[in-house]
Amino acid sequence: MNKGLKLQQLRYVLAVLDEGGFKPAAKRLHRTQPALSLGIRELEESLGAVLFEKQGAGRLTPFGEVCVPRFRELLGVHDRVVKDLDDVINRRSGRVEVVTAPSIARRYMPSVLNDFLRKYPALEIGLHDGPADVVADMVRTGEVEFGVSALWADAEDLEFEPILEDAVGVVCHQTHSLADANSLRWQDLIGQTMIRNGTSRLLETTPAGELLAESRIYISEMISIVAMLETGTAYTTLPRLAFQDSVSTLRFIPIKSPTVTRVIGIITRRGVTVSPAARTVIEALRETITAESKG
Amino acid sequence: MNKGLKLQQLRYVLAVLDEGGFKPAAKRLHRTQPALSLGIRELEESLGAVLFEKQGAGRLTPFGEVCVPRFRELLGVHDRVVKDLDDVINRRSGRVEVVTAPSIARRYMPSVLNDFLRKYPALEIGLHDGPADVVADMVRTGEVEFGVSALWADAEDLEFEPILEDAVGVVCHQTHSLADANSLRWQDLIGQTMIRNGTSRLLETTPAGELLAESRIYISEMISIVAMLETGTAYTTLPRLAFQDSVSTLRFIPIKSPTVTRVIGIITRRGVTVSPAARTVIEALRETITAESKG
DNA sequence: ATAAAATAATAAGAAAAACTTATCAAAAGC
DNA sequence: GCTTTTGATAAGTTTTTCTTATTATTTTAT
Repeated sequence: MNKGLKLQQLRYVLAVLDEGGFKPAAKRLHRTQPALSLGIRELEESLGAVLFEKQGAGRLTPFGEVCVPRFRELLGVHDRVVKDLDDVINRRSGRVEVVTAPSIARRYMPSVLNDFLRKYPALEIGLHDGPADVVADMVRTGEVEFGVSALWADAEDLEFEPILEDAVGVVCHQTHSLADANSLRWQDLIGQTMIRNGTSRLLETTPAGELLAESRIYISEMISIVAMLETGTAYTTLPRLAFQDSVSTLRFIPIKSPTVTRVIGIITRRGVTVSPAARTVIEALRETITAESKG
Repeated sequence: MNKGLKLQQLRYVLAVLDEGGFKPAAKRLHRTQPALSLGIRELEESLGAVLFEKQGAGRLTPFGEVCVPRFRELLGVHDRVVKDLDDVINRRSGRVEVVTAPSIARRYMPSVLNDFLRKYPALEIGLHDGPADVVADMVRTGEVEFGVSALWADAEDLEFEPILEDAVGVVCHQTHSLADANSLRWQDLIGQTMIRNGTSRLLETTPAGELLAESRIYISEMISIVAMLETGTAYTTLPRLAFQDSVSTLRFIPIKSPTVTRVIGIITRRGVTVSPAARTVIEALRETITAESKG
């Protein structure tokens, strides 16, 4: 027995059964009658047994009776697999895991998610957030398909595609001496008590870098920073998007000269194509950002 | 998306994964590397999505990860179907339903069944018995694959293949006046009380036919016939094989002139190929009969 | 029963598919 | 950097699959 069934030949057999003869079956499959005749004959030879009786319209041999349910099963599985994959490609099924910086998660993702859930009712999404290094790691391990955040060190194994620039400014309590300025130069900050935070290293390569050297306080958690700022005795610097997480008694004053921006982008594993569903999320995010920056 | 996966292309994909590259995969499948390259590319085009990353040894895209388990499933089903059918053809699986005349069931089938069960440990057999008309009907309806018995009227829809001749003789009690003869002519039976039975019509077309006209008793069941015969007042005629069912106080005397035989054969539906397993049973029966008629 | 119609098998050649050898481009390893 | 490895591409060959044409067989209708 020659291994390896050909799905098409199995379809020929089922068509002959369903239609009750070679001619109508051939018509249904858009083939000629000899095509089925030869195809089925070849199948019979590869099996080593006859499927149809010599005479009479498409009557099966006992062996044929044994075969047909299995042929149906195999073709059924095939058709289901084709449909499943088609659903994945056409975004009627699937799940996307995403990680973003907290600022992105709060500022843009709710709108992206709503769009996405409405457009693709069958797709699922998992949204995580965390600081830039966690974002990078989750992308690296494949835990998520892509991340959205700044990328500090450009890693060999990651791909970075900018989507958004986020300007750094001074954040302080409304009672602070800097609070009423419309904009600031770095010189204006000399002598003030500065709190460093996770985003402070954005200033390292700028003229404002020397302020960092003088700063004696580092706080990593936003809530603790806010608590400290509310005493009115210190200021910190934050990208504008990150500031939006804080409270209304604080002020954000842009720093001109130097203008420092944090570049936020899509982070993916280098050389890994994202799934169709993930691509959809990325595009939705892009559109949302474009729309919001205009409005 | 172009429907219709080709199983071979799916095997290409799995081979590349298993072997970690196109070249070793091609080697395993006895193909060249461009064959796999082209085949997988065609599959990707038919799916409308890429399966393997452009660079690096056979790493899958997220879509590829979705595909592979389904490819494995489909190929798994295929391979199981092939194996199942192979088992059927090579008689490692299957079930045969047979119906025979009671005489055959008792005289030959036990030995046939033992042979069969020993030679094909995985095959199942169902043995039924009944009179010739029941045998014919069970074959006709497809309840059994074949029958073994005499065939009275040769029906258009049944095929009859003789395997055995069974001579008719007189059966009577040991005390009956005919009991001690070595052989009888039909004239010897004139004036004796004859019991007709289901096999009596074998005599209809012979000189002994007129005995039937005179007979005033018809009994269908063997047990009742025996009870009547044991009174010693009557005789009946039976084919030798049928006689073997009865008891030791009875005698069987062959009738010479005319020699009447019941022809027993394999009865199948015309134009229906019997299954490989059934063919095996038929051959075993043939062999058994040949062996026993010699021994 | 015989003729007519329908159905499947066969033959021969055409079209399509799958594979091969040869070659090239890109990466990975030294 | 150069060499080696790996997959892609090109062109041509073999194999498979299909079609048209024809024949054999069976069924249906007269």
